[in-house]
Amino acid sequence: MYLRAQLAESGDDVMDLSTLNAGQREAVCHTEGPLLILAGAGSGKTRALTHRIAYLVAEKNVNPWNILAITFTNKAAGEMRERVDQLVGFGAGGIWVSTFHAMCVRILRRHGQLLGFEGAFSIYDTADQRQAMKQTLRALDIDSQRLKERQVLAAISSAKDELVGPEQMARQAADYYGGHVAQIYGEYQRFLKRNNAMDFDDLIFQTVRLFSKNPEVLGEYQERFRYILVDEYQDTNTAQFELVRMLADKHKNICVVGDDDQSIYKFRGANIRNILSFEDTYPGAKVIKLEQNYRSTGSILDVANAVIAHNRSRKCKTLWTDHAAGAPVRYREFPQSFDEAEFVIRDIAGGTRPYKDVAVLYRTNAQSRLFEEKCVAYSVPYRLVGGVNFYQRKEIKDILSYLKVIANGADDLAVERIVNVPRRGIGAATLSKVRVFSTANGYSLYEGFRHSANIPGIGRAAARTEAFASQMEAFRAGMAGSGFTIKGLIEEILDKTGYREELEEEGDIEYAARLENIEELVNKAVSFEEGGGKGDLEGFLEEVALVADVDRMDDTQDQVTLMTLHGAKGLEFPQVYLSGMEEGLFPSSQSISSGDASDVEEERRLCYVGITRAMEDLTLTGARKRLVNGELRYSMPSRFIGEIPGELLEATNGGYHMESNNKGRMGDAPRTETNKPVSGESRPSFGRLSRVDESSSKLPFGKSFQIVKESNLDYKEGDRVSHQRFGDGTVTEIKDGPKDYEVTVNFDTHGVKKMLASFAKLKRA
DNA sequence: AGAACGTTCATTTTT
DNA sequence: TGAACGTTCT
Repeated sequence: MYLRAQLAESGDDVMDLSTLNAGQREAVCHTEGPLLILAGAGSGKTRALTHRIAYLVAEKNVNPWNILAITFTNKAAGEMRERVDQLVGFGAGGIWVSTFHAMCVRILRRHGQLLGFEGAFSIYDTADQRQAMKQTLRALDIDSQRLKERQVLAAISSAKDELVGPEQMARQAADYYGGHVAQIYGEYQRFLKRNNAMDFDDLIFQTVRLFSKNPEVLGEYQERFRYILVDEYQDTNTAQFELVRMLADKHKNICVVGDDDQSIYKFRGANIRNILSFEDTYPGAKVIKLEQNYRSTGSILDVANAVIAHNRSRKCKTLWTDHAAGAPVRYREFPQSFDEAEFVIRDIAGGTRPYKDVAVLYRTNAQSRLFEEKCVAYSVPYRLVGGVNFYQRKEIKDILSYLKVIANGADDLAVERIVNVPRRGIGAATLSKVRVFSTANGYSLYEGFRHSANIPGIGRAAARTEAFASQMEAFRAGMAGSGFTIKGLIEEILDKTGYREELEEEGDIEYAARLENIEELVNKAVSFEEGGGKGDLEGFLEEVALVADVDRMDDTQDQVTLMTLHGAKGLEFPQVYLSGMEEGLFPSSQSISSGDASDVEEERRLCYVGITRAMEDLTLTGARKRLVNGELRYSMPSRFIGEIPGELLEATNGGYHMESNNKGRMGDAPRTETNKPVSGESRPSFGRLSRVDESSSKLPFGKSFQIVKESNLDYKEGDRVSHQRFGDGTVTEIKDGPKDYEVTVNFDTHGVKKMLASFAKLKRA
């Protein structure tokens, strides 16, 4: 086979495995039958996985077409794809490297009609789900309280994760409430079906249903996927577990990689038992442990091992390294969260590392604020990961709704969203008439609009509803017929509907930002089409629906990374600050009071994940007081601190001292120079305050946008600045707005203007 | 239709 | 504390 020949050229006839350690090599060569690779943090599992794939192709003559590799994130899939391509060379394209969800969509697009879905079904995100639920509750005449809506959706989501359908839920319902939820669940599913839509959980659930009901379809995929690899197996939920089991049932060449100690998504339905009982599910399974860590120093690993050792339910595993001990792990306590942030950011600012080598991790997003403020105060550039998804922005959802309507006319939610955006004089009254008419005739809303001339009492609004329908028809025709590109289609929508015009007229402060976001969407479409998906609207929508926002980090800029512990999984940084080490925050009070010891264990795993992100320097910090939900909360140091033997921590004095084994009693020791608050006037002036949603055209196709804020301008309030259109002026205010920093400038010739820092492009005059 | 006010509610969130 | 939503008022 040519692949083999190609590899052979690089040396002898046997693939070079000398760069692997014994465990990795074993994992690569044990190709037949079930295999569990327990891969500790930083133990080179991706290396093992990619080499295994290459080995299958090059040494075992396995057709790439017969290999399936499943990951959870696009980022992981992308990395694996890249490395496999490098190792395997030509032919690697035949290997399916995909996320669970993307794989399921691909299967469902082909066979969805067996379940009563059309190929172009819409994929509903959380916001869409809420809308759908709202309407479902309304239809059932249940008054929808926000809480209830979310609760019901959560119940449905876990049911789907557990492969429980509405009927089964009804059967199992223990009480009136449960039966009620089951009823709503059924109605919600009918709503989705009518809209030819699936939510995220459905993608997996429906694929399993498809396979159960159609053994011949399953058989086709079983035959094809002779070798299956699953990454992050500890994070699989029941539905994913079952899906994998089905696919692997014939050949049983199933290799899963995971680390039970890094299972941190139980709240999303992940079932740690899937990995713990792998050997029961697959009798005769081979188990390989990868325990050598290549990432961290000895000190950091000691701390990680000490903490995780306190968990009861785990596969015994101890990471080791031949790296030197390195710098001791530091622990610092502060009187207030304010001081903690101050210390961390000053420590970073005064350090010698490039900012991009540093990460500040925290348990909850709310904690990010203080760090942001301090970054601004000390002019430390930072990137905040998390927050609002690019695709949830109003203007993006609007445009995508147009595309959805064009691709899938049954999607009533999308129609409702755009029918009067921009304003077409189709208000609530008209819409409701069309809705009643559509329901009565078994039409989708969109079809209702197309026949709206027949609606009694619609009066003069008919002209508008018909105009809307024919405009949509025109878009469709353009798309179906003469090969509009997606970019062309979006431009067409912006122009012909007057969307762009309305944006311009509103002239609001966010106008430029919105337009810029739409630009990004267009860029996204262009790169999608360059990737070969020309005019494939469904493909594009799918791409967009399945992308999360923490997918890819732009690490080209020199910025400190701020993110949650969850967000940090799978990443590594030379220097890490693990903040908020306080009882009640981390571990969270919910996990402590739930009465389920496994909840605290999950928090402990999260702590372990955080610690093992660090390569060289690790600092743990905590505060005695902090503002939580508007009230001041006092807390003890996290029990995780107490679980680290005192001699492993360098706790000299960030104001307190640690008494070993005394859960770090907080004393009133004097504060040292390093965490002394800076007085008002010595505080550096606001540096540049731009908060940019960085994203980008530069990112490879399939990668997502990322929420980023930056800070490195050079003007502050009172400064003279110049704008390329408005000329010179004086900055009167700099305010932290919802999207970006808002700068108010009093221009000499153009009066007072409020503008977004990132788009104003102001220069110091 | 949109501003202005009031109410409620708060972990984590790979898709 | 503050955001995100719903309601009411203009």
